[in-house]
Amino acid sequence: MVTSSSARDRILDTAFRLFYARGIRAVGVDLIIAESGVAKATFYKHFPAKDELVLAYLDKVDGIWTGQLRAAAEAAGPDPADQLVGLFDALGTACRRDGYRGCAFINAAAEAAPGTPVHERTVAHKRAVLAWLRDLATRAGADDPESLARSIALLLDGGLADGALAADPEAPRAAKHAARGLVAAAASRVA
Amino acid sequence: MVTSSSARDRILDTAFRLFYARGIRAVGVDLIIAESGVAKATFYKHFPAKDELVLAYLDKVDGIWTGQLRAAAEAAGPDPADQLVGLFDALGTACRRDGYRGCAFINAAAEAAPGTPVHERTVAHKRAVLAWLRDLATRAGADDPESLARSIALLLDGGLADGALAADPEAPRAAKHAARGLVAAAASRVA
DNA sequence: TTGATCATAGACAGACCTGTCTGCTAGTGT
DNA sequence: ACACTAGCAGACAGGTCTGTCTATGATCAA
Repeated sequence: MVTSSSARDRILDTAFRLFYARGIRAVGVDLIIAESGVAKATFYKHFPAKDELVLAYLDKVDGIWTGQLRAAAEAAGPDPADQLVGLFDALGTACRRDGYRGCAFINAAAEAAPGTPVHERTVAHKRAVLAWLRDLATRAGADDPESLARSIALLLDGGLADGALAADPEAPRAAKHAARGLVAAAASRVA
Repeated sequence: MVTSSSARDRILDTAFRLFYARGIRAVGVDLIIAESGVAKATFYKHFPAKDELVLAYLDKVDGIWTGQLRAAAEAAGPDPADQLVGLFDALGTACRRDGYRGCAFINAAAEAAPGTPVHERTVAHKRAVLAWLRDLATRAGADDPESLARSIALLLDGGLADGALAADPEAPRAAKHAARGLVAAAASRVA
């Protein structure tokens, strides 16, 4: 099974690029098939329906984005309070990347009807991120970890959304700055 | 010209409802025509292309949402600092509304390619809101009005995005709480 | 050699999309 | 009475969408 996974990977890589750049509905399977150099039958063998490719796409994005988020957090040092601030460096890096078009999950949710598997997948992602933030806030010794985690999540998602609109290139820095203030306030109440 | 505006209004009202509920690409002009009880020729007379209807839809949303935002701010009293916090009540009200599906502009931007009139329209909206927040922050006597305005905008857009994902029903309250903290911090530096 | 498996190439069906066009009806101002 | 305007009804063209199908070539194991 050497070449068998190759076709699947080519499809998924192409879908990743096109879905993110143009939107899910705007990209037809025909285009993905053409750009990935794969036969139609092969496509439908690996992904019996377009929606399953969309789910695989979201899984891929989840893995990448979560990894960047954790890496940025850990780069800030061992202190969970520092990590809650440092993770915003991942936002800054993402926004500066060429062709940045915001959060793939927020975008996918905008196109999918509530209740559909695709929409549920985006909800699951946001919940997982929030759980991670809650853990960090708890270990940071925040007075109200739940509230702090939610606030950080709001700043993060706001930064992702605003970056997509390109309305404010300074958004990531403002988000990090605000996060620092919130973390300090939550910690000072304890100290 | 009594009935003449009626057809146009019916089209726009139907589009407003359907575009927001299902997404712009997911709604075809045929459906809008059928649900608004209008002839196809009449539709294309008022809106020569679908994109023009989309722009009219965004204008309508802009008027409504901006109005709600300002009303919520003014309900908090005459102090600009209070208004910066009070405006989040509009977010709470919106999120509780049945069929809430997030910010129409963020959703529209997710479907439109950057550079298109529709995308530009969303950017203009966010810029207008940011300018309003900047004015409020300045009049509130904040140390760094630009930074405070951006932070408030991030919390607002984050709340809109998260509410759409329905991942966190408490998001509006958390956003208001965080905003109160940021406003207090920015003001205390002056006092 | 032969059969199984995986790939490619592309025709095809059936639905839906935007936008144009032709007829027809009804009210309105002159 | 007559022209004008606004609207309704729906056929039509040309394109795109998802998904199925047939036919063919390449690889590899028995």
